[in-house]
Amino acid sequence: MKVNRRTQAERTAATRAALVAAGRTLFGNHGYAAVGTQSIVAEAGVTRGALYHQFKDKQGLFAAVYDQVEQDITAEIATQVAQIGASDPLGALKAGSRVFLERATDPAVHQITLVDAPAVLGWSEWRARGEEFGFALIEGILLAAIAAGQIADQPVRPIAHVAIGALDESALYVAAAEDKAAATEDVVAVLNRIIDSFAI
Amino acid sequence: MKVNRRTQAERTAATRAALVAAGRTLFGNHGYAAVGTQSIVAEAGVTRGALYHQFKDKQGLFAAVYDQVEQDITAEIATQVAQIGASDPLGALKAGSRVFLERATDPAVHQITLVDAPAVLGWSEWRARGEEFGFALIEGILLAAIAAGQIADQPVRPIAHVAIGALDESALYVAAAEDKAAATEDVVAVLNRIIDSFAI
DNA sequence: AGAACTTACGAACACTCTGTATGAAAGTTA
DNA sequence: TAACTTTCATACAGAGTGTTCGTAAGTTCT
Repeated sequence: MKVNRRTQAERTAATRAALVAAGRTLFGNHGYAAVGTQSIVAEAGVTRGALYHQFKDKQGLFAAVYDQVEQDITAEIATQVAQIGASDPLGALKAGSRVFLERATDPAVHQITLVDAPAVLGWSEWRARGEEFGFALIEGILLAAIAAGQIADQPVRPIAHVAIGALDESALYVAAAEDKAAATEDVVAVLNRIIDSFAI
Repeated sequence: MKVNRRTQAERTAATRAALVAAGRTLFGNHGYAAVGTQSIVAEAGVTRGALYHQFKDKQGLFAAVYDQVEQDITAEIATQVAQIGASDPLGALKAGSRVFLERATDPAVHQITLVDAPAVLGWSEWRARGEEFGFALIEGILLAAIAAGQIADQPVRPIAHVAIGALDESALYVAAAEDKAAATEDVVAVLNRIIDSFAI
């Protein structure tokens, strides 16, 4: 028989996935502070007991949601970047920036990763987690650009931080604009110009 | 006689000032969410009744704190910028950036204006309030640079947004670094290079 | 397979915190 | 001095987080 016999790993995976998915939509649409744990578990179809068993607290769930969102958009950008390849790292940086801007137009994405995450996780924790995602991507591209002789050999961390800051703010600017297409072109022009300024 | 006779305006000004000062230190040191209204009124030497009479809610107090902090650092930067004057707007932009980085090293400043404000006020409200402060400053400098023929005639809003983003993130990067002086020099080098790239 | 054990979950409780309501005190106006 | 408004203090109601404790589901050992 064993009609509904699921292994423990399957159970945990299912409930965690349901909770993360629910948190993603709710946090993304209303912001972290405006969403109660009750709404989350209702959306996920579980109880608060399950939530607090799987995650330390509300912040823990948010961290999991954040990781998932970052994972998604970073993977998407990475594939775009990979198509251009190591032949033209700065070109890949431009292309990746555009993809990021387009993806970050999604309210859920920028509300979670750009607005709430720094306040909820704390800035340093936010950046520490970002290390493995967009940060690693940009630093990798910069190093490739150095190796390819496109930019001068120099420390990439400060540049990466400035770049991330410019990109994040640009994304929010585009997301808030009425004419998103025009806003995208405006900031892409500025960003490309800055990128070009680093070329040897 | 009239030992302690204060006018109504004086009373409101005093309690509001006390509340804003208390909120500034507490929000700045522990973050918005970690500070209860009870702690604030205790620090300010008033009761919660006074708080909720003077401000709509906790967010209202935070908004007042935010405005005050922005007011302070913007004024400081503006005087620095004014010393260089309209003769060299791009030079003034560089100088202003450095002052901003140094001031934003103060944990209270960046916790309030950069980490909590977007999440508490919402991004668009945050930016709307920022319009009259740092934003107006940068746009004014850019317009002056155009007038002085230092940069090409172009829309300044997208540039200002990218610049603000780069500056904000740079400030947080410096604030989190162990060797703040070295980190400052690193990002200043990057920022100055970017600024120069806009020169005609 | 059955017993002992561990993991996942459900329901109820305790606590904290925000915002409001109501009344008193201080100040203003006539 | 009296009527009125503003400022503040206290008490209360409601919402929400995290914990506790019991139960069910799954795993391991013999």
